[in-house]
Amino acid sequence: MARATRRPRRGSAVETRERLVGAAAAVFNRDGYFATDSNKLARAAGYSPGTFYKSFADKRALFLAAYERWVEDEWADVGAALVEPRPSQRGRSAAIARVVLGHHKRWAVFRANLRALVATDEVVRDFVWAARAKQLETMAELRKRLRWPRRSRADDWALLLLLERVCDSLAAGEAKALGVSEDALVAVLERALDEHVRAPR
Amino acid sequence: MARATRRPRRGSAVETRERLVGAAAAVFNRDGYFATDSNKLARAAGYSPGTFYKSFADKRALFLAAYERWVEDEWADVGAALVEPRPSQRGRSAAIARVVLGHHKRWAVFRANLRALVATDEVVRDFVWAARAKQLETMAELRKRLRWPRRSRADDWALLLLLERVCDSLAAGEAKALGVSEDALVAVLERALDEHVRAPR
Amino acid sequence: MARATRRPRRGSAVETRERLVGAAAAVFNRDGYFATDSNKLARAAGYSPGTFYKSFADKRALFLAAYERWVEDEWADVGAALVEPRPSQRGRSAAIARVVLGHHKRWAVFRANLRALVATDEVVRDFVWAARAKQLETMAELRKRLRWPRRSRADDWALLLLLERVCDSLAAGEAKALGVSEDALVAVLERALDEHVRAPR
Amino acid sequence: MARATRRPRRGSAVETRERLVGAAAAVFNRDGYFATDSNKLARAAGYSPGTFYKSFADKRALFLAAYERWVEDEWADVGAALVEPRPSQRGRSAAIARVVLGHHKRWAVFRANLRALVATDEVVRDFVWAARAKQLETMAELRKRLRWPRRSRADDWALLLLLERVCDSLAAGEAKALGVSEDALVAVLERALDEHVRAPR
DNA sequence: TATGAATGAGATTTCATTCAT
DNA sequence: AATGAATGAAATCTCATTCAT
Repeated sequence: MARATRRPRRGSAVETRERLVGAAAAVFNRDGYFATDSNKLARAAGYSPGTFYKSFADKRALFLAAYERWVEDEWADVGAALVEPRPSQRGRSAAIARVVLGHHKRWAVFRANLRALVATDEVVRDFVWAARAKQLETMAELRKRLRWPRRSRADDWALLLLLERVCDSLAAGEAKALGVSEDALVAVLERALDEHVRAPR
Repeated sequence: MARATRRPRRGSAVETRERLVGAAAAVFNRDGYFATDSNKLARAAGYSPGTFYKSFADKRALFLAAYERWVEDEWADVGAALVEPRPSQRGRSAAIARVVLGHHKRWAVFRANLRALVATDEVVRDFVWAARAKQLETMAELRKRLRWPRRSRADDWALLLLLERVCDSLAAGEAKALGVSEDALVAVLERALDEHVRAPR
Repeated sequence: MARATRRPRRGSAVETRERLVGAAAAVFNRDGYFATDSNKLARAAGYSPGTFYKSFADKRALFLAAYERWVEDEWADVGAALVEPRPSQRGRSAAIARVVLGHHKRWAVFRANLRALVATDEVVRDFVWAARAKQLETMAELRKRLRWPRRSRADDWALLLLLERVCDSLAAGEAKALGVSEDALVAVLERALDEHVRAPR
Repeated sequence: MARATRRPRRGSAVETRERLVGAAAAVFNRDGYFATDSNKLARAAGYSPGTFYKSFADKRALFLAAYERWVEDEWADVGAALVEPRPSQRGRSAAIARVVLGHHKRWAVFRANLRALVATDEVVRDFVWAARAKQLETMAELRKRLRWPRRSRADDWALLLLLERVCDSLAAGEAKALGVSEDALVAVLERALDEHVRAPR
């Protein structure tokens, strides 16, 4: 059941919006997108059904807002892992793999539903793809700044896909259910990351 | 709207089931799981609403039946690509990558919805994971039979995830939208497959 | 689930009818009228749905046939208790109370559903009332034959209602649930029967 | 068809509930439980289908609420008959018999369906039995307060059953159909009530 | 006589959305 | 800005009944 954060009652439109996004992220990550309705989301933020529609056109719009926030959070964490001084590149790769995995684990249900929607809903798909394009650009910039070796866009993309899919698999418990050890899989990721940022191919 | 295949009226329960599965696979792949309902699925197979429930408990059960068939089809094709004589191992890897990609493309919407359900629905998740476990076993057997080098279960699994995720990305048009060329990505897959079946790591 | 008596396959219309009635009585008494559908009744007798409609217009018609048989059975038992030689009238009253109670207990669910239908369905009501009228006549004849004292039709009727309602209450477990002992209630019935057949009022 | 009381539109949840209960009692008593559905019940109270489920989980829940109200009403009337000063005890017994009979007549169809449900539905059975237990307690208290002679719980219970069954029989027209006069039956009830509250047995 | 797949009307239930307060 | 009762279209599911075999 939706747990209501206590009584907001009157506030700026922006505050209302923020509260709705925060509560929705939590509810989506707990109950899933399809098991949630707009009334529940409003109640979870301490509002009544009608209020929801003052801030968002529908459930999907709120979901996208929550996604946006999620991406910002993840990049903040990954960025921190990138700039933090490390004794070795391998150590850095490991740190990144762990940060991404941690994020995926914390938001396993949310991410699973994100995938569901990307697969299903054109609007969500376009929104997420735009965010992805930005990610690729960021990666290219990063490479320059950190003087990583040249890699094709396809290589970058394949690495991101592998990272994402493996983390999701671990976060969902899928790997465990198949008898694949987490450490071994993380090691695979580290190696892939490491090869990606090391000299030649 | 679902177009009805001609009226079947009278037939064995098995035939009815098969028709429902066939029609449903097409509808799921065209309209998506969440945009269909049991009535439409029945009509698409040329039946009336009630008939649906004679063969399946609900929409999900029919979806799982369609998935089962899909897996069988894919493995049949992959198996064919594996046994077909090839001049080189690289050629074989390329053939497999192409077969899998072709399958994912042909069933892009269906697969997208599958992911959505795996992410969302516990029953579907368990069903699909069981199929995955079988896939891993098959892979291990294959390795023995084809005298591929030893690889850890984690390596096998990571390869399958990469293959799946990249093919889904291509099938959905995601890669294209991000300016990543299909050929380059397929080349990445070929290389990964190739390294996987070649001697040392 | 309906337990099918084994394969009848071809038989006279009368045999089919009898088998349906017998199976239906058992199913009604186990699952209740409203939780049973005509398909289930047919299957319980070892037939397919269509066969049902060859013998009965609908579920209600079959129920009435089962009721008819039930009444005959009960009167046969009560009749036996009446003619069996007894040392005392009190002993006879006790025997009758016990026989009726036994019947009600054995057919508790069936009787409960009978009541439901009498209350709800005009056709059933008329049918059952006709059977009741016959019961009252039989009672009047019995009185003559056994030289019981004169009683008004209203007295007879009230006695039957008390007997019926108390037995149903006991059979349903209602009395027990209310902390009323079965023996005490049966004693009340015995006394009522006894007073009814003894001299003056 | 259920006739809608004028459109309520807007009101407290409690008012809505009360309107639904009131309208449902009337519909149940006119058309019967099994001949109505939740949509009709909502419409009968002037609401649309969805509103029903805001106040009640299902048709049965609404029925139980209507039953609860019915019990309260009956006891209010019986209580009034009990405290009203009467020249004789016999007169009081007659008054009670008449009050109960009146209630049963006014709610004949409702009561008939109640019996049906008690016989059929476990939840209804438990609910009604609980109400019955309270009735028995009240009766015991009443005895003390009015200084009626000691009677066993079984005697109390048998009296209630007789009262109930005879009134239902009269209300349903069963007695009439069997050629038993109403006055004679009521006289039987009066006598039974009277004996119950008079000195020895 | 018997079969059982197929029917489809209709009952149950949900939920995004509105709007009077 | 916020409320929450009310809406009603639409999806899910059942079951008495038919009819081609």
